[in-house]
Amino acid sequence: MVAIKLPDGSIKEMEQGVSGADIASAISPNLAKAALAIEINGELKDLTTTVTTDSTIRIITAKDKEGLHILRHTCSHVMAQAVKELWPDVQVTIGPAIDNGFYYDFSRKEPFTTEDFAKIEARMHEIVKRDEKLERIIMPRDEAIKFFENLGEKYKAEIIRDLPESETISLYRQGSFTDLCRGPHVPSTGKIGDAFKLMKVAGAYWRGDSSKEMLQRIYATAWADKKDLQAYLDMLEEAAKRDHRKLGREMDLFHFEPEYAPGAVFWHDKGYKVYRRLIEYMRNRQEHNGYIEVSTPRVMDRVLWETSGHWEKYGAHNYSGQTEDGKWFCIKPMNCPGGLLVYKQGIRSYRDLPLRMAEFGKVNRYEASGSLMGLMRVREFTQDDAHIFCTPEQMEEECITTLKLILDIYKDFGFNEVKIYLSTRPEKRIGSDEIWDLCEKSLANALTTHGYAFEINEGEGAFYGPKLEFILKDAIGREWQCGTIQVDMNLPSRFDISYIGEDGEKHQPVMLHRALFGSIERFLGILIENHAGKLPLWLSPEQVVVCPIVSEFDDYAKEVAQAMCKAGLSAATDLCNEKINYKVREHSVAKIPVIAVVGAKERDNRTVTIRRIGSDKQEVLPLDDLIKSLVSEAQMPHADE
RNA sequence: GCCGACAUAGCUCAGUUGGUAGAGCUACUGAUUUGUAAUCAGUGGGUCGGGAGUUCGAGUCUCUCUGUCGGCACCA
Repeated sequence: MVAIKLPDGSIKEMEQGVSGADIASAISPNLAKAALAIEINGELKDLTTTVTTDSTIRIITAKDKEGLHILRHTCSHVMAQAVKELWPDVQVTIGPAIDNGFYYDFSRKEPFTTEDFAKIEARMHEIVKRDEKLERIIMPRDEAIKFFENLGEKYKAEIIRDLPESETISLYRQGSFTDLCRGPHVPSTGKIGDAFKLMKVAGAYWRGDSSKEMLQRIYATAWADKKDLQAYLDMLEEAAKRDHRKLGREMDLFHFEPEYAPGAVFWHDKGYKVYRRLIEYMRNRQEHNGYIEVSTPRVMDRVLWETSGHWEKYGAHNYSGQTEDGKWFCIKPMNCPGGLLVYKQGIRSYRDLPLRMAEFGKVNRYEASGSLMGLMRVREFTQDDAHIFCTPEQMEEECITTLKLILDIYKDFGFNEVKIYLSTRPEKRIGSDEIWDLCEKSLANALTTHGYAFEINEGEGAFYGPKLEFILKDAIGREWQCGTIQVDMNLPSRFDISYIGEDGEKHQPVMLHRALFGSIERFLGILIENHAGKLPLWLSPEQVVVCPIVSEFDDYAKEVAQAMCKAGLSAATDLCNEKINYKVREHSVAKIPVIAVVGAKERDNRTVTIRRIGSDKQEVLPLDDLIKSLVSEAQMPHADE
C-alpha cells in the first residue's frame, strides 16, 4: 500500500501501482471525468502514471492553470494530426502551448489559407469525437530517429539528434498520429472539448533562427469551455477598439506618412500637447530627484559610435552619410556619447557623484520594415534618457533609488502591476565573466534585499551589461515593456572617463543607463490603449467642451469656457448649429473628458450640466464649484513637490 | 529583412467571369434653434499606392517597387 496525500491534507491508503485515473475515480466520479493529468510530488504527469511510493498528489483539471496548459498542448497535437490527415505530405515540427492557446509550425510548400482553417477545425472536431487515447511511448534514441525518418519527418529527427544524451525520448500516439513530445497530455482527445478556434497563420523560422528556412505557423486559441473562449474573443475585440492607431486618428492626435517618413510620427496639436505634458511631468519628477538635464547634438561624427562599439553591431541600422569634407556623420541612435562628452568636460570629483544626467533625446534607428508598429515601434522616437555616473559603491543604491522612482511614476499613470525582469549576459557580449558575475549579482542582490520579486531573462541583456526591465500590465491584461535600468561596463572605459577619488587618484565611474517611459511615443501609445483613449484629465489635450442647447445661450457658453480657461483649464465651445445629441456623440467619439451643456436653466442659475466621458450620467453644478473641482483634478501628479 | 494577407474619396467599405468607379459618414451650402451618442435637403470630392506588361480594352490578370496589417527575426 502507498499513502496518497491530497491537497486538502487528507491521506488515502491505496494499492501500490495505482494510476492517476484510479485515484481520481476514488475521490469522485465527477473528478474522474474532469481529470486531465496528475501532479505527483510537484511534477506534472499523465493520468496513466502509476504511483509506487508515498506521494503528495493533485488531480489537474481544465480549471487549473496547468490543466488548461496541458489541454492546449494536446490540442496542438490534435491540430497537427488533422493537418497530417488532410495533407499527408506536410512535415510537422513543434507545437507548444502558449498564453491563451497554442501554435504548431508546419513545413509545407503551399501556404495555408484561412479557408483551410474551416477544414482543419472540422477535422479536429472529428478527432475529438473519436476520443482517441493518448499513449506514451519510450523509445531508444536511434530507434526514434529512424522512426521519424521513415515517416519523412526530418525536423523531428533533427530535434532528437540535438537532444542531450541524458534525455529520455518519449513519443505520444493518438490514433494514426505519433509526435515526439515530453508531455504530459490529457488521457484522450475527447477531453479537449470544442472550445478552440484557429486564429491566424504566420511565418516563423525553424528553430527561431532567421538564417534557417521559414515554416508556417498556425496559431489557435483553446479554453476549458465555450464561455471562456467567447470571453477571450470579446477581449480581442475590445483590444482592437483600443488600437492607438485608430484612436489616434479619431482623436486627431497624430498621423503617419508611410510614403515620406515610414515609422515617424507627425504630431498634431492635440497629440503634441500630451507629448509635451509627459515630458513636463517627467522633467518635474527628475528635477525633484536630483537629476540635471542636458541636450546634446542629434548629428555627430560616426567615430563616436565606432568608439562605443555600436557601429560594429548596429551600423546598418543607423542613419548616416558622408559630407563634402569627407566626414561621416550619424544621426544619433542613442544619447549616450553625448552624455559622456558632457561628463568629460572638466575634472569630476567623487563629490560630484552620483551625477544623474537626463536628456530628452530624439533618436533615429533604421528599424526593420517588418517590425514597425504604430507608435509602439518607430524609427524616430524620444527617449526620456538619463545616465547616472557613480562610484562602484554607489551603484546598488542608485539602482534601487531609480527602481523606486520608476514604480512610483508608473503609479501616477495607473499602472500598479509591474513585473521586473533581470536580463543576464547574452552570447555576444563584451567584458569578462567576472565583471558580468559582479554586475548581475549586485542587481539581483539589490532587488532581493529590498524585497522586489523578479524573474530572470536568460541571455537577454545588452551586449555591454545586464539590465532590469519593467513590464506594465494594462487595463485589459496586456503587458508592455517600458522602463529599463542598465549597467554599462563598456562605455566608461571606451570613452576613458574618470573621477578623482578621496585618495586623490583617478578612478573609473560606473555608468547606468535608465529610461522610465522608455520612449515618449511608445508610452503615449500604451496610455491611449490602456485608457481606451479616455486619458485622465491632467493629460487630456482638450479637457472641456461647452455646448449651448440653442444659439441663444452662446454668450453664456463663451463665458463659461472663458472662466475655465482663465483658471488654467483647456476649454472650448461648440457653437455649431446642431442638436445636443449630435454634439454629445461628436465629443464622446473625440474622447473629450467633460462635455458641459448650458441652456436656460444653467444660465439663469449660473450652473453647468456636465457629462463625463464613459458615463451617461448628468450632473448639475454651480460654475465656480465645477471649475474648482476640475482644476484640482487636472493637477499634474507631484506638481507641487 | 523573412512568410502571408492587403492597398479603391478625408474615414469605413462595395465593385459580379476584364467593358471605362459607387454607398454611408466627413467637408461645404441651405433649411431647422433642437436638453445628452448621428435633423433634413443639396453640392463637392478618386490618374482605383507608384511603375511596367498581357489585352481592342485593366480597379479587376501578370511582374516589380513602395507601404500597411498579422506573425517571425531584430530591438543599442
